[in-house]
Amino acid sequence: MDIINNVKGTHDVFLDENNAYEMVESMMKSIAELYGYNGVRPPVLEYSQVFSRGVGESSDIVRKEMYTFLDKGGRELTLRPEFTAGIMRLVIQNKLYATNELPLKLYYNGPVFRYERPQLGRYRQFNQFGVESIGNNSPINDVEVIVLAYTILCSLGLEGVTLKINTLGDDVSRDNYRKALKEYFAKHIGNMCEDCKSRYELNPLRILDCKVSEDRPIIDKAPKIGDYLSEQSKLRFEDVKDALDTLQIPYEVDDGLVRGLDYYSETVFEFHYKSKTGANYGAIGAGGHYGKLMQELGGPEMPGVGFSFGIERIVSVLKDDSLLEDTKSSLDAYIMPLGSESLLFAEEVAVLLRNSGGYRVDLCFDKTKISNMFKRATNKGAKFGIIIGEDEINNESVILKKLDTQEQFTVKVDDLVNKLDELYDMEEGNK
RNA sequence: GCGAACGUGGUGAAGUGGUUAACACAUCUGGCUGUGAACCAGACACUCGUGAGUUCGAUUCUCAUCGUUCGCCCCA
Repeated sequence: MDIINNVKGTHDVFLDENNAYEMVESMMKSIAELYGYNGVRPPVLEYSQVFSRGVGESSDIVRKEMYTFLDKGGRELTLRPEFTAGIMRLVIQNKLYATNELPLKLYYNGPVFRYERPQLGRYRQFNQFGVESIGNNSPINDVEVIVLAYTILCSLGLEGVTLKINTLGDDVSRDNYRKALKEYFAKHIGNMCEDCKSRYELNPLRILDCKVSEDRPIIDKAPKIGDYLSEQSKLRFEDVKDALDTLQIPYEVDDGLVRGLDYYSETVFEFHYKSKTGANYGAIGAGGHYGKLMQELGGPEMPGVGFSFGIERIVSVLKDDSLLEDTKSSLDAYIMPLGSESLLFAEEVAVLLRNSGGYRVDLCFDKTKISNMFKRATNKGAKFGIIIGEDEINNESVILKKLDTQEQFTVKVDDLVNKLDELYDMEEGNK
């Protein structure tokens, strides 16, 4: 095994791509804060049961995708495959629900782990940003979460995002619907694919997700959730749609949308986006309402709603559509010392500009010809070049050159910060 | 987990059963001992993913393995 290889399904992030991640994450964070959310950082490790009970035994994630192991103390632990269950555990354990300020609004950001076959936009370790709004059952709260997610995607510059929504109904609706599906598929299941056969046993709702074309005609004629919704769930979904209309959020109702995590009920949604390259990343974000998750994990009866974004997919889509131009690294000034005698003086000037002036400054440590240093300055996105040689050291001055216009000034070191301030002000004035 | 394609330098990539592995960009050195270009002359693949096999000889053929990409499945 070659240790100079990253683990399958993981990836390194650096340089410009790292800037893109930082930009995306800080955009998401600041918009979540606009909506009144606070950050939480649950641990990566949880007892496996948090997920098997939270996410659900019948979900693929729990059945075959978790990184589960025994630690040296014999505890059965799992690297989180998603955040929601762990956050519910955090909320219950720390009694964050014991407040009169519900809903609790929490956002999170960090890596999650799923043992899947890697593919375009799909990793075994990837990053999710998401929110949970816990303790309020209003359909308007569902909608607010959707609006937040939609706002984030728009702010990142994505146009033409498709929002798909559906309702899974409450417990009564789901039980009735499940029964109806079982009854319907009982006659056909013999002719359907192997996956559907196991779904039939575990969770017949999942059959609706089947993509095998031979199965489609049977599935298309299957009972629809709409016909089994309780009055209450029906009204709730109407309220959700009305609120989205009022807030002018475009959406499509997709009654085949069921989601792969067992805790969802009532409203569920997904965001899809086709980048210009036509690459298919699947959903770039998804979420929904969950009615019983808190209780399931031993907390109080309290509903919640949340979503999560796949950071990798969003960064890829932004890159495909060239929406990352302004995330390139840049410098205010690049210092070019001529000859090794100038290096210490150059460092002094750099420290002065950075600490007193607040400018982003780098300098050339290599002894190389000046034409090379200019090239490096440009490559690093520097606005100014600063040349320091023997004459400058003797005069306590530097040559300051604006790289785009090629204007050039000889400036005393003591005046350098002021001069840069002045030049930046002038530029502001010109705009 | 199933099916398929691919894996040559920092990058994009040609190529052949036989020993100098094209070409281009980038980088570096010198021509030009203090100003970003152009030009000229040079440099740059310790294992052609890794391991084994066939062969007098393999980067080229075979197998395995790892990885990437695509479809299925699933999901963010």
